Amino acid sequence: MNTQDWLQALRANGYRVTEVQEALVQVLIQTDRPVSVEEIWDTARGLRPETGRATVFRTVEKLETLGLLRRIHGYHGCSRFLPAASVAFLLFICTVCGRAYYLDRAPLDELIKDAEQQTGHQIVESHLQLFGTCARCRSLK
Amino acid sequence: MNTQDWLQALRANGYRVTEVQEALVQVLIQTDRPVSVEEIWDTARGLRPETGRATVFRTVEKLETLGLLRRIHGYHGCSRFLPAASVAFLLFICTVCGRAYYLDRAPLDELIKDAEQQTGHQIVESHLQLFGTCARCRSLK
DNA sequence: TTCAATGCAAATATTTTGCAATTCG
DNA sequence: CGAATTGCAAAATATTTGCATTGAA
Repeated sequence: MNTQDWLQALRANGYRVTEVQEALVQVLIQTDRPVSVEEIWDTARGLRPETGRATVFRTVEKLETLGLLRRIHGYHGCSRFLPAASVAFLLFICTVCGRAYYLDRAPLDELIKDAEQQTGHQIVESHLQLFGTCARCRSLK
Repeated sequence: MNTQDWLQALRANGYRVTEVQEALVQVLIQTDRPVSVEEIWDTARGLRPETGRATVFRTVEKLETLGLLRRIHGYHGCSRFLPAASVAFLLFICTVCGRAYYLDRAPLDELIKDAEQQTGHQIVESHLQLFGTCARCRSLK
């Protein structure tokens, strides 16, 4: 997934690709830690000073709806975002350095399937986040 | 876990057990759906009209810290709460009726242990929520 | 040329805080 | 009694919205 893919996805869903959105996508696509609207706004204004705060909110919402951005819960509140990885899903966030790691989603799918069978519930959506110290930070200690 | 256990836990942690908190605990302990501060406040004022909104925020925070209450993410925002079940952990919420179900946490612990081994990260905290249609709502369709 | 998207400011939540009055231990 | 807790109101945050203007298709 790169900038062009995201812009393409916007077009494909009937949105116009504007200058601001391009700047915002550039900012978002390459972050490896959860970023807040305020941070996104700050960085974006480096690329394009006239960018408005409300536009960041509106764009982030769009991208979240399209499944390109993912909202992170329980890490400095619930208003930070990460690019969504489609294959990998299970998410680990290091509370020391803030880096996000995507893990294999197969074990989670397995767990969900089992839970469905045992309970009779139909599971449509899942949200898993793991927190701790990443391998890198552990070795630096 | 009942009202007395919660009040006991408050005492044990150096808090005073006041009239408001007692009312709030009563409200919280028996809900089977995620409740918002506003809802808690409304219900609590039924029991005790002079209850203030800020006290609800403060009490909820205390109870969350003590691990008695759990914040639910991604269901009508991120500001609803449920009593935390200590043994069961994995959480399923029905998006039709709003009921919360606690599932066996063993499979999640297993998944976490595997992930730790495969990645070298140390996982300290986990957050899993599942959404969908519960068995009861499926049968009513 | 048209209408979606923007920027700004104002309007809305939402949550936190200061403080005098209250109440638990 | 003394300190923690409360209720209220005000303050601080966070997010959404209205609207005139801009700009992508």
